[in-house]
Amino acid sequence: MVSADIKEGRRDEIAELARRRGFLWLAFEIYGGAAGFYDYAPLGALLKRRVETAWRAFYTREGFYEIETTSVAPRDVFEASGHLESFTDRTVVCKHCKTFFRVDEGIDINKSCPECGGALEAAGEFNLMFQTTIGVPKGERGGKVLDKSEGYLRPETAQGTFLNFPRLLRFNRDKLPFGVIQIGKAYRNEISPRQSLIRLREFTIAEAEVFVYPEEKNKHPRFEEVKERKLRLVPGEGAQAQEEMEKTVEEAVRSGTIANEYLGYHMAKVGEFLEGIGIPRDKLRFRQHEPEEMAHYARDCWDAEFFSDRYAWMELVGVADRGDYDLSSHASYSNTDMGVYPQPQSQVQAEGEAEKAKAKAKIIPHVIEPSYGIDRIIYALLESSFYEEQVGKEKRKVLRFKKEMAPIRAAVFPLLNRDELKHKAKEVFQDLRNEAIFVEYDDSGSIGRRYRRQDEIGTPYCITIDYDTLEDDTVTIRERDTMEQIRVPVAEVKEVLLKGSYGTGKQL
RNA sequence: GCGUCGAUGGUCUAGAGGUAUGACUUGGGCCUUCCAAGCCCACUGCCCGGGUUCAAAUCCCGGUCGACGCACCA
Repeated sequence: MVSADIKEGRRDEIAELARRRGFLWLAFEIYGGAAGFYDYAPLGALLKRRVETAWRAFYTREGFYEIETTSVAPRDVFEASGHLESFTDRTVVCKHCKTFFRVDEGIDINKSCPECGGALEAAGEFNLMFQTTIGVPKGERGGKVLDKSEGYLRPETAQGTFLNFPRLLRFNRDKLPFGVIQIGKAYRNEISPRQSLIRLREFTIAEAEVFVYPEEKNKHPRFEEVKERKLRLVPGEGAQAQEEMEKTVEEAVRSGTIANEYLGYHMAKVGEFLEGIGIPRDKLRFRQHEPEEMAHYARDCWDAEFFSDRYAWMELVGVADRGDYDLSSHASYSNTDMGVYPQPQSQVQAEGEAEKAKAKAKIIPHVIEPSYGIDRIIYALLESSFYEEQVGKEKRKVLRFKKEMAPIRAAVFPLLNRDELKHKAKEVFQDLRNEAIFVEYDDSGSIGRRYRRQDEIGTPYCITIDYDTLEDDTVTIRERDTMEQIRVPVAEVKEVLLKGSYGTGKQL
């Protein structure tokens, strides 16, 4: 299934472009770099900001509030969440063929190598979380090691949300369902990070935690809005992957392919978001985790995957049903009440002891969680937007970002490098910047060169000031994908840039 | 982590025991009335550390980073 038609050259071209034009730089480069760490360069930071802004807007429309919790947490948190145990791999290595194995039910030190039959030896423990020390370790004050405050960098933002659940519930006036989002850095000390943005040690994750009554998982209030949406699905339940299928969300939920409406609703939303920012629909699918692939906290999980020309199918978003795993764990470890009444107590009109008791018995909500890997989405945008085409004698490289996602909205040029044109062009440029539109000014080289420069970084519009501009205050606006131009009054430029179309029928 | 291969201006590359080739890009100038035109000038480089040698970018060792395979990716 994952026999990708790899286009080596093309990927390298994207990496090269990203480096050269200022999207992505290896971190700590002057000290030789470090695997798994990338810095976002100016255009990359802009692109990332556009994606994050779109994401916030998208979930704000769902009625979710954003919170921001810490990225360092004490040991207790991850003891309770299960990350300390589940993130730790004990490994063994074969003395003969040097193959490494993770210790699990099938493999331990007393067995022989499944590959070659050689003897195994312990190869150490490895925890995927970065450990740190919080405050001054007590032992160091007195010169003796007595104690230290053990902390970890978070491997996901979700735990911060769960820890605040009792207060969030109160904030939402004791009513379910509600959703909470977070965007932030997360850290995983991968054994061997590779493939640029695909596997990083420090990355940006955007997560929504949706808290719902367990018995209402099949009653999503807005399911109607998404039920017609078609999803490309690869179910994996029952240990073996099944055929890929296309179903509407409604069909998938009714037939049991997707376990419940909440999961289906949020999968549909994930698809809507990814397509909305410009990831082609035909490069997206949802693949269900197989049981042994599932995270320790998940009872069901679907990955939204992107088909990369370079890396084949890769996960962009995970949509997990975490059940009551996290809230229950934290409730018992911290001895905190994480329960919710089945309905507001003021509305209880129970008659008889049994019904009253039922109305008073708290239940632990379930959590549906879409979890987006922002960096991978950035990669997917770069790769799927990149085109190389022949224009005359030259090759044109162009990033066809959706105009809302493009780092730079428009560039302003004087047609010729002459003072009177430059003066006017700078004026137009500054006016647009004052309107909070991200524009760039360029007067170097020929006009054609400047167009190509902007194509390569995905700028959708180029505005050119010529001698007619000085006469009648009109400019040409050239569109990136068609390379066609229209002439518009300066006063209407802003409108064209923001709306994207002008009354000519041409799609700008 | 293991294995194989690699690392030369901003990018891509030639070369090779005597401080380096070319192209593109970039900056400045001339020219230019719409898609990388032309001419002139200029900047910038042998991944890091150690060793061998009169001399190391070149050979050797170690490291770092990258690509690929194995493993890992909760």
